[in-house]
Amino acid sequence: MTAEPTTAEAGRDFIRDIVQADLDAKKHRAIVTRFPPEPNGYLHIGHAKSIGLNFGIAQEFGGRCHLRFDDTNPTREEQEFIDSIQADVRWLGYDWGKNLFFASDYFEQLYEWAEGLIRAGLAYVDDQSQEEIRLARGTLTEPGKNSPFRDRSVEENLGLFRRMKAAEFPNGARVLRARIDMASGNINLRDPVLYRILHAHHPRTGEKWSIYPSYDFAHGQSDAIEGITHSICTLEFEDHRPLYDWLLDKLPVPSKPHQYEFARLNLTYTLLSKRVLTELVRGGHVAGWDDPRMPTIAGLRRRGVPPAAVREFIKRIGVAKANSVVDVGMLEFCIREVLNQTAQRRMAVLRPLKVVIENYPEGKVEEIEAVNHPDDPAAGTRRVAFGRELYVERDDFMENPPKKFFRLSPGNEVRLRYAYFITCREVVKNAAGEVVELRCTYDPATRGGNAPDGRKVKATMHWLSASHSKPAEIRLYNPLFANPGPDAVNFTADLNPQSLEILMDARVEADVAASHSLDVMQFERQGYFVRDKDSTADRLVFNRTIGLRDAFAKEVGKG
RNA sequence: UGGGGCGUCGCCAAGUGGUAAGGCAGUGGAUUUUGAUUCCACCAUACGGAGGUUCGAAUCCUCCCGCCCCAGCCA
Repeated sequence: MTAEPTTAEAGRDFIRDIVQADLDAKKHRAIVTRFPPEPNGYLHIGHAKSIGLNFGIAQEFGGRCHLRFDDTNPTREEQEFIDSIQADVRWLGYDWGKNLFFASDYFEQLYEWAEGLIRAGLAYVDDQSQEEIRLARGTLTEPGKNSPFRDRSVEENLGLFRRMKAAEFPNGARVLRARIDMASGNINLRDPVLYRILHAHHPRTGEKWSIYPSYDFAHGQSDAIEGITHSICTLEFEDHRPLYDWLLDKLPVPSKPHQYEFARLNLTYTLLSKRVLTELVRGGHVAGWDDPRMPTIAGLRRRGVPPAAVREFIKRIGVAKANSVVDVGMLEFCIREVLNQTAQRRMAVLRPLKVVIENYPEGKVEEIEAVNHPDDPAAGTRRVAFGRELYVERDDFMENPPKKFFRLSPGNEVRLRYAYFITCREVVKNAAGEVVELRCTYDPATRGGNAPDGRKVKATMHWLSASHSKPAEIRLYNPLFANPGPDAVNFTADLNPQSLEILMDARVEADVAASHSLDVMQFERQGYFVRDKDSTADRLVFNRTIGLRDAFAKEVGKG
């Protein structure tokens, strides 16, 4: 009897089922997976699904996961992305150890295998133009036509291919093609291009090569070289699998990996295509790849989303082959779940309204003790200054409150969290009729927040001392797109004009201002916030990661 | 109309012939110095549709319908 791997959740998805079955059948000594990004952009939450799957399987089944850059197209790839991708994978909490690879590490081997294919009569150099090749490929319903160069001799093919390698021809002059079947129902088998001429600088191999292998000629072989057992990719590569297998079958590769496909992640109110993300940045619709509204890993990080929340999300959505669109609310739930347990509580007033406690002695200041986390005594306490002049949230006051409004209103008594009960006695307005200040009284007997006579209040509000709190800029984020299913083609039409709201006059606890911590805090009753990198010595900037659930707002929304 | 896939609750998603897991959302209630959290309850006689096989079908067979991917010298 073999013990069940304790960490593997057998049956959680079809890929893990396959892995488990392969292990039970003793097909492999160890499971080896890989995450194979092309370094041509920043990673986003869709990649996180793949990362979580590949690294997760390796972890759960006691194997390893390689990080391999699929750098076969030097015209699109940059060192900047090679660096950012590694940083993002690490931030997500995964470690490839020594297993960092590049498809370009295998260029020499790949080239030799290509010559081997030519010698076996399984590949040929085609002199047709790109246009001619396209026309001869046929259509979805009509078979293709053989290239007039398809039956060249091995010697001629070898000579031409070597001259391609020797940079004797310009871009596009010739390609190396596999000799398979121009009439195949699977277009990927209609003599796919294996090598193309590209006179370009490669971030790793520099000017050494002037021909580069295509994805199809590089991927499976790279998997085989690294001993990958389960090569997991997304659905659109399903029709490439026959080619993947064909190449591994014809070539003297050291191992025989298998490809499995799953559905990529889609999220409501979100677009994840590289093209859209790039245009969002280039077009200035967002502040950059790490704009907190971006679904990039860098954006999530800057927004304050903890990596554990991303991992939790990936785990919850599962892995299957059905195309689907996950409700972004699922991600938000995961973020709140993690943050609720980890974030320390503080107070901040986003839209301040001045309150003067008329019966509180002028000049008196008290240090009120507040807990840092209601469910975790170990998080300790802190002291918050209380005085005669305070700020409360504008939304917490209504001059003419509807029935279910329990917060401050003329004559109503509420609790200031940890401090005292106060009652609103008078509303001060400016010439325009706007409420600018509240005159209140407090009950000294309620210090700490409880009335000795046992009387209750229906609301507890957060507050800050006017003179002790510090000013801050707070950035509130809403979905980048106003439409749950944004149009990827004409995405600008679906952009949410309210995706960013900046509050310039917010106030935060002195304690918050003094800290340079990048930990996410909960500003009580508001949500989770994190200090932004735009903060300077005299300007504090905070990003709202996510708001708290708000049953009251929902109630009001009902009408 | 070629080839490859997929269709189970509003959204994800288990289920692999034995009588529909779970999560998110939603609804109702309890607790609460965050209208937060936590807790309890409710939430698919039904598995794209129609036939068939079977004592028994979401699971097997047939036909039909719908959706996605493929005609880059991108990945």
